[in-house]
Amino acid sequence: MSTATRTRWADHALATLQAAGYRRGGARTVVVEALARHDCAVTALDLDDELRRRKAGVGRASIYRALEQLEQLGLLRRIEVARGVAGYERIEPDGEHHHHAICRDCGRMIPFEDASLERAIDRVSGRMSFDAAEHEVTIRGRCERCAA
Amino acid sequence: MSTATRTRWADHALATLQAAGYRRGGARTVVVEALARHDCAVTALDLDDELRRRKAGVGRASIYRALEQLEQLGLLRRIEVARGVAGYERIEPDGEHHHHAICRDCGRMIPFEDASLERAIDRVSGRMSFDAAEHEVTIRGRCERCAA
DNA sequence: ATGACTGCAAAGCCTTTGCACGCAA
DNA sequence: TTGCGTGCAAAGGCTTTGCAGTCAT
Repeated sequence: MSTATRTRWADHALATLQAAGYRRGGARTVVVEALARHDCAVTALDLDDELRRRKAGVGRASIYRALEQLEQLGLLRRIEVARGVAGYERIEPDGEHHHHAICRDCGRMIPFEDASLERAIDRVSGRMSFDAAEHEVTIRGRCERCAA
Repeated sequence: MSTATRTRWADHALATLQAAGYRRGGARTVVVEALARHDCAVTALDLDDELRRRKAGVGRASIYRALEQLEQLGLLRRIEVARGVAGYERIEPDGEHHHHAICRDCGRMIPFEDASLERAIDRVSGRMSFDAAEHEVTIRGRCERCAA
């Protein structure tokens, strides 16, 4: 994941927000920039900790609000990273994305991608009377470390 | 999904619980029998409503405790059916299972299954240094009704 | 008799909402 | 100036836990 890709997403996100009629507020922009620095799912509380450490002066509520708006606009994908905890990941304009294997013992997330898996999902989606916008695949089990 | 399949799961579940050292308590058995009647994901609160209507005399806490024990024993698969809401589905001993398309407008769940998708997931799992036990695929978008 | 099991109520935890103030447009 | 955007604190909603009584073994 290159720096250019991250910047591209941030620019794309800010432009989309503006086009949707959102004002260029301070908190939301800070959240977008923070998301641009992560390549795998982050939770709202992760961002809250991070921004607090950076003394960004962004309230927790604003983080949740920004995440929801970004998700609605198709800029973020929301996945469950732990029981009742949501994680958010950038949706790249070019469609590039990965899925996750999550360790049920330590919670570690291992990202993976596979073209034939994507093709299989596309084929299934195409056969259904359903307007598919996103999809997610989660493999659960034990990671290398915990299985030992 | 045949009645035989449901009964088979219930028997298998009760036997597994007993083998794991659990006592044949009343509440847990009622939860197992309730789960046997559902072919797609049900939430803890759904079960609570259902059992209350049937005057089963099972407390909400016992439902949550039973669901967690059954999940730990590999008898149930836990999936997220709405923001922060968990749904549970039987894991059939023969491995038969389906996945879900979930409408982001009305929340409807449309089950689907696809052999080539399963093969693709198995191939990916096999290549990873990860002890894969379960997997889930979720397609999100708009259902036929809401897309219109 | 012993310790698991259960129901009730209270507590937890992530997330959302109400409200008054501040700031973009 | 208008009303969207924000931070803080309080409220919500699902889930988990503490506890004392009950029941399986």
